[in-house]
Amino acid sequence: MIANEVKAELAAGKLAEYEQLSKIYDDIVKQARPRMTVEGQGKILLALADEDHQSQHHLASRLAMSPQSTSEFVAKLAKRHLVTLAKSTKDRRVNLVSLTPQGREEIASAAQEVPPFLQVLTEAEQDELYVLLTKITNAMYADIDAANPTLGVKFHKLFAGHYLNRFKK
Amino acid sequence: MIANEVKAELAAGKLAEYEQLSKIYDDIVKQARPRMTVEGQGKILLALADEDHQSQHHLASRLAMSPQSTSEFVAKLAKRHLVTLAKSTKDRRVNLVSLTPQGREEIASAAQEVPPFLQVLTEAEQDELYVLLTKITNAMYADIDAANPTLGVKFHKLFAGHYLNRFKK
DNA sequence: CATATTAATCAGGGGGCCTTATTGTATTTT
DNA sequence: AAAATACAATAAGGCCCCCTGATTAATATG
Repeated sequence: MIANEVKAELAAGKLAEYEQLSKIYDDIVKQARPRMTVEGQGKILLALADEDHQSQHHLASRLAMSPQSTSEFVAKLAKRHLVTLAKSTKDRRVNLVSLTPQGREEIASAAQEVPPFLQVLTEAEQDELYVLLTKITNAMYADIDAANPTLGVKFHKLFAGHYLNRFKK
Repeated sequence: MIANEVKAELAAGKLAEYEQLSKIYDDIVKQARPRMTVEGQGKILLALADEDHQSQHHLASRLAMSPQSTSEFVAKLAKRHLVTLAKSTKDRRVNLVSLTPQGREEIASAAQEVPPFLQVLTEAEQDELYVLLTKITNAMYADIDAANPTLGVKFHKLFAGHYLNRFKK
């Protein structure tokens, strides 16, 4: 059991190292804008990618953020022309949020192009990695869902939809 | 080559999915303070872990941040009692930054405890994952180093030292 | 000694995420 | 129609990261 514990720790450490390193990598090597993240504006884009034309209230409850924050982020996205606002005809209080083509592009481009460092793995290794990570992410989804049933499933759907759409075409 | 490309994309996507998901995981499941990150104050702690008693100027150039930012972050760390400041006796302009015991503890605790989701992997799989990620991070270090020779090596040393120290004891 | 140069700080600003409180407007309930 | 409720926007504030510009204090140079 000791041995197992060490292996688990090593793996955990590497995973953490990878996470931190990937930030630095983006910074220094790609010299790129911080990728779309899963908070704030990015969270909203992701939710819209899953289901367009949502009301702010709908977004807020779905993403577990306050309506005020939602309003702020939507406004910022609108300013960046990634999103448009239109009052609902049925209920003129609600403001429907919709993705613009640029918004869709932003999301698509955030679906990573393959980073060059993955090329150091053989095809078989890439496969292995995919399998291992899938086990891990599935376990994470389960934990998230257990902790917050109303959110877990939704994020799963969000991510699954996001990262799989590319292969449907 | 097509097949390989798809496998690489799948792996890349999963990696990205894992990264995003781990933020949500921390948020929802661990309900924890955002872990120490590799920017701002965290970056400085990490640099000090690698080499203590550095001047702010040294830190700034090493971490590629402005002296003003460095000053700001150091002040914040001092306020949190993670770091102390002491004027150099050789040159009374320079302010040597040193870790406090609490500062060391902060860094140590940021070295992840093993997250439960890793337990879904068998011992052999944890091993595999470690090996694969090591290949990847090594490739990243090389890329980072190529892009910025003065920084790459240092970050490597930073991380390597950080994540390996636990196993030296 | 007077004049750079250097280390660090102060002042101010921009953008990000996120919160609570307040207000306006539209719709439902009574 | 009046009152309660719901959607959204606005204001203000907190904390984070990070920058430029100007300033102080100490040291090095002419």
